[in-house]
Amino acid sequence: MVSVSEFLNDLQAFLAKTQLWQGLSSDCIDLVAKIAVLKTYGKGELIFSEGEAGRGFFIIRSGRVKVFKVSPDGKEQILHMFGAGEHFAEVAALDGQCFPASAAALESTTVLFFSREAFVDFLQHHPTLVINVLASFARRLRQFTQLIEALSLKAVPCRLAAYLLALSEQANHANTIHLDLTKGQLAAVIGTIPETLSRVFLKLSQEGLLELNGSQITILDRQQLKYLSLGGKISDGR
Amino acid sequence: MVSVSEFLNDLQAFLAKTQLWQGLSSDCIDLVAKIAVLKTYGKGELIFSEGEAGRGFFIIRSGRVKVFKVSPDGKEQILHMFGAGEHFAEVAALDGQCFPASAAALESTTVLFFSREAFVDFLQHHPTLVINVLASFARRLRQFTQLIEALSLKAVPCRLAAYLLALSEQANHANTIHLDLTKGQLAAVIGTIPETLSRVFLKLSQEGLLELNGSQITILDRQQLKYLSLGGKISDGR
DNA sequence: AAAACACCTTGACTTAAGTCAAATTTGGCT
DNA sequence: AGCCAAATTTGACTTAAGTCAAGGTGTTTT
Repeated sequence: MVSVSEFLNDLQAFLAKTQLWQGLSSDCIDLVAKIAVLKTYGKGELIFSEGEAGRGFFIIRSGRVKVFKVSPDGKEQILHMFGAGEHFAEVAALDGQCFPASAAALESTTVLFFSREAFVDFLQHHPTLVINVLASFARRLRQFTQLIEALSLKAVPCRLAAYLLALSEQANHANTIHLDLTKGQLAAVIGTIPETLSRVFLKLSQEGLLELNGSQITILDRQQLKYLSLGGKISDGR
Repeated sequence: MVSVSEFLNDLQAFLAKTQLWQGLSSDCIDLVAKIAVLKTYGKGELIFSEGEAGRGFFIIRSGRVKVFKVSPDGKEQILHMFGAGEHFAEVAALDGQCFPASAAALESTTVLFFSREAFVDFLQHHPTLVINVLASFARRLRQFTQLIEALSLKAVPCRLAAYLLALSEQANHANTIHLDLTKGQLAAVIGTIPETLSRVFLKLSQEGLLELNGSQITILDRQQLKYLSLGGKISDGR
């Protein structure tokens, strides 16, 4: 059992480490912590749906969240996966329009919710915050540009290769990487379906580019994988 | 022949009408006008290439510009088309990284160029400007979200229908609309190739949804077109 | 330990959309 | 008007990726 003030302290320490509130004075963080509303979602639970009015935005305290679109016939495209410390739905919070996509918890997740009013009010008085939001928008625009390129101009094996290489880079160029999402989710991230992903994995294994053991992937031929990720075809070693 | 001061006046009047500089004092606009550099590009000319260092950003004085990605084998995806008064490449100007895409003039175009330094400096001193940039980023993020959805979850006929309906809305829901881009460009905007676009147009005409005369398009069955744009299949009238 | 479940894989098939090559049309330019 | 180059259309073909249905694998629950 923790006291209210301990809880607030915790929250403040957490917020001060997030990208979004980076650089704000501790007095500010204090205020921010007080307007945050804590919400918890179970695994798979919907946080909001595309088209709903954008009441505010979220920062993930713990857990993981996907932001996604669904087609009428049920195919899903994941736009983004977020983890602790990351924030989402700021566009809707900012312009006051509806959410452009849906969000759901991938595991048991608790988030801090900030209402649109509080957020906009804060923005107006804290130039540092505006800059942080601007920076995060810029980052996201770049990511979207890449996703669009991938979906429009690259084949599935190429997108998968790029994804795996990016994962490997994040893990210090390790050759053995661990998928932190299910294959089905990975399919939805790179814009395909589980069946196709499964077949592509099979092909890449057969060609000797990688080895797959459950969610453990070992890169065997980084050079070929790189070549593939740049748009090259899979050439069997011959 | 115009004098320098007349020229500056012109420029200021123009800038004051752009989204980006909206709401800034005329003194500011005055300063902005003085740091702008005028550049002219011929039809088809490249303004910058993906991967180049982002020296600054652009506002279109007159003409039209496409921002696009190209695949290794030459297929093009247009991310955006901009006209007079619109600005592009601010992401690169802001974060100082390379351009995430390429830009080229679609017709003879003159732009105002603002260097990264001048821009960032301005941003720091003019909250209104930051808000404007923020608003434009938010708009663009929404557009990208839609494009990603279209590319990943919708078939070509569906994307075309959505594009045409959007065009019609812009033109006050007119049934007869004029394409202000070539069919090839339209193909690159909706993420396909000219051959496919041509066949889809043929199909939609045959099904009686629209009529095509060069770059003049008449919507004959708006309801079916709407239905198609939402993911429905083309049903022959039967 | 069995059952129930979610996830993943595989096979056979379909299909939308891309490729390549050849007309045909269009529009701009002396 | 007439010519050229570019844009567009059409046809025949290929192919990547999706669908549907059936098994398989592993893991949690009771």
